[in-house]
Amino acid sequence: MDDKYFAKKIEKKWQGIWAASKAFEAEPDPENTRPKFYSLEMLPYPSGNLHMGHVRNYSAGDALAWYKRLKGFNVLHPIGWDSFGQPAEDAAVKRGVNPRDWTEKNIETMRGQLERLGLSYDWRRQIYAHRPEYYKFDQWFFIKMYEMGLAYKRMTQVNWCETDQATLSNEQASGGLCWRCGNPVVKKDLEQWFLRTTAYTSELLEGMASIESGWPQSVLKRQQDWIGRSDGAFVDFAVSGSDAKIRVFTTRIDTIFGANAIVVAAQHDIVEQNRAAFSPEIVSKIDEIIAESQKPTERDEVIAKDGIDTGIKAINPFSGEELPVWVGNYVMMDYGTGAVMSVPGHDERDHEFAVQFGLPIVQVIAPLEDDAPTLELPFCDYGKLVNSADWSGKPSTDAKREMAAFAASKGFGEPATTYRLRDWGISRQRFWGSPIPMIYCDDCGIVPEKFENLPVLLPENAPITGTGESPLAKVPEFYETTCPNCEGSARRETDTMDTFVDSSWYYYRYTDPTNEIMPFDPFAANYWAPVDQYIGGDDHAVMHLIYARFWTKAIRDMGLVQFDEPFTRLLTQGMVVGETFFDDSSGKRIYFPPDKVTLDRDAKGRITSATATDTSAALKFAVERMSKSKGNGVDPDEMVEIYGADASRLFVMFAAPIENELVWNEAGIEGASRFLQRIWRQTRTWIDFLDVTEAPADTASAEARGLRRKTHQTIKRVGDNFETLQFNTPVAALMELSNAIGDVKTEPANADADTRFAVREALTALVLMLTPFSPHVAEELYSHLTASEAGILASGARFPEFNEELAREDEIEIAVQVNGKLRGRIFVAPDTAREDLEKLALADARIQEFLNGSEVKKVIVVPNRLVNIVAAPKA
RNA sequence: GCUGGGGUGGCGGAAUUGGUAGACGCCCAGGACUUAAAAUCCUGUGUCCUUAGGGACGUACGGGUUCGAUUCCCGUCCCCAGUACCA
Repeated sequence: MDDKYFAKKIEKKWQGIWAASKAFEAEPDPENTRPKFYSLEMLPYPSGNLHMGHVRNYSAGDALAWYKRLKGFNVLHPIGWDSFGQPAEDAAVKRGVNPRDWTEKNIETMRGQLERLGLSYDWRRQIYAHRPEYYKFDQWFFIKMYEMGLAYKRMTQVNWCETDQATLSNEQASGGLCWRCGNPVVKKDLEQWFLRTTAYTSELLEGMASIESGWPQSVLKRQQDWIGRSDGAFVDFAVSGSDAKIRVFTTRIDTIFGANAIVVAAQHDIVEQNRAAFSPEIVSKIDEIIAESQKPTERDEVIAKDGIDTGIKAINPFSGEELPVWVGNYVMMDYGTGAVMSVPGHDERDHEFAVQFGLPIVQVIAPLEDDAPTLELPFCDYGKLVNSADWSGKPSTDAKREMAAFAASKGFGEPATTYRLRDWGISRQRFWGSPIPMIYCDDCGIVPEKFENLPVLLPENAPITGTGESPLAKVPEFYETTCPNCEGSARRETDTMDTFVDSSWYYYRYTDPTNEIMPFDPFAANYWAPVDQYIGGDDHAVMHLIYARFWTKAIRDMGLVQFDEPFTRLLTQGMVVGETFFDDSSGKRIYFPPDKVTLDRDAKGRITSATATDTSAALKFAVERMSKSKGNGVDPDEMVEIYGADASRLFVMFAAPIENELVWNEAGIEGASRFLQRIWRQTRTWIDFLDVTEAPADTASAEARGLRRKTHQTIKRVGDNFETLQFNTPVAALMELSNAIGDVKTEPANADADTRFAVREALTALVLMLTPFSPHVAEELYSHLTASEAGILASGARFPEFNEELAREDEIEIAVQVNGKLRGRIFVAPDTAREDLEKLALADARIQEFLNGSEVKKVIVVPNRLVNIVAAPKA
């Protein structure tokens, strides 16, 4: 074995051996002799280069995959490419490159980077979303969903990002901002294909119970909020002098006697129907409100209330009172029924509206406690009803239930639940996506393409302008077709699918990646899936993760899978961020790379000022997600070149808990590198003296016994940490074990059998437990320890077995406190009896000194932990 | 505003059910080896006080419960994330 650790040499060597021995190629094991484990990381978009966020994500997934293999699981660990999407088209617009060539080239680069990291993927299962073999099944699923009524088309207001010139789904425009570029989104009228996510609304909500224990609560919470269940009632208000009714949704039917108006959205049907009868003044106000609603809004912008009385009257079915019908800009057409009853006494928005327009405000709820003399409205809590005819005196909670039931019995309403979740708009006026496989025929209408004609292939070329029109609409060879039904001439749909379609089911394709007839063989999918552990960023909480859950429920109903949830456990890793320096005096941020910046730091190492080295201009600074364009990116290739893949991976795992944000700090990686070199040296030092393979009889020296104890304690710790998905603490434990090996003072040549066995056991365990983090060096050291180059997996090695007996301390330290303050320590055998601990503590000389002149009131003994003596000065 | 999650040395971070706060690593300082340096090894490293032994303080801040609180409860401040007229 080499005297020194040469990362590059052994990394290349073992990557070769793994590939040749097909070490990570997994196949189903129908006999179930080994339990399966599906370890999955979110697939990357092939942007051109791997960044540190990827390294962190994949290092964690790989560590888990290795751990499970060493634990005897049959592990599926695949990777692929989310290779449809906008950057390829942007590159086409900016640089005139072909999106396909650009994408393929990026994939090649990034695959090389992944390989150099030595990640244990089953590369045979790699999927490429942009290749016809894959997107054929996007289309296959689309048609299946169309047949099931889960895909439909309608005119709608879509979210439109001016910056990206792109349509966005509601999820992608959450918060009114584009998920990709962060700019505000406007509304635009477009015909749009939808997938009926709302068919599974309640299941998406309730299904969370079954994955609750394995998902971060923050993600569950966000999905829950996004689905937005709201329990209340519908109430129909009859329109005076007409048969029409206005249905409102309210969660506070108990406040209905306080309604002063009905307020409807500007787009509401009642407005549309009566438009002709409105005065020009009313019409122009309505149009103004509609126009305003389509404009983008800034994040913290408070929109002033606006509205107008339409002159229409509606009857409150509970009180018989006639109420004016207003149009209000604060009522949204796409929530509830697009109409609300305005109760200014008990709703803040209605109150503001009523004050602004001089509408009457009535109190109909009083606090349950009578001691509130003057009540300031609006009062929005539950209480008891007042001024509400026969209902007065009832508590809100009872009234809510009873009044909804009453409305139902009288036929003017019913209890109701509404949701915020909307259907998923998937039409994109884009080239680089899967064509929607639908055909428009003048005679037959909308007709799906025949399954045998799939895939509907993207043309080689299309005029990509980035102006928001569908490029495919300019390619007659593409859209000119014949109707599958009547064979007359017909036109293809020229929009493509949202690329989130690809990522909604790719993890099933991994289970059977070359199937040409089906998206996957249900047997394979049901063997491997659901995914046992999914790892990725939490920025996909309400996009990808909700679509994938929807997709799973839909394909379950197609009979393809037999479970309800795709990801049993989810781990969200934090971003990797770095310091950035920029000048924004021009209104746009111009970033400076760190080597072009001069810094002042305070005593705590925090930056106090930054100036451009060349121009001495003052710069602003921040901590932002790493990226090349911001100049704070660390190139994984460079890091691997300098320190090796093993040290790089070890460091990203050790640096911080996986779910934390990681502020990049170059210095720390040296520590990881040093640690690997130390293990190498320790192995090198002992390698010729490790011939004792059987534990000698119990004549062990204290030193040997101590090392074995540390070894087995470490096995326990590391195993426990993996089970709870902690990746930083097991590395610390391995470092401690290595330190313990270093503490063996006996020279190898002089070591007795006990010590040689103990060191052998410690080194072997250390190396095996290191494998998930730094597999190459672990393989190399293991090959020397076992004198075999077969490889850890091929030789059937397993995660070391924990022996409780060996891990037990033979002497433990017990803290002795006086009045809760640490005053001394005693050393005893484990499980020493309470009485003995108390006696020993009280007898301790130092403790005696402290107790001098005091009276012992009480002694608390915690076995194996501490003794606390409660004492007070003698009276 | 609302809803989550946080606040521990110079830094990243450890700490079973409440039981010795600061594991491990980084940085820094001193020493050994070396002609010298690198590498390596050893020692120290929360703050303050003390000649020493040791002592006082210390997990954002203020209270509380407890023999004992980083951990539980109440209040305050700050940070991060999500979200925003959701009726």
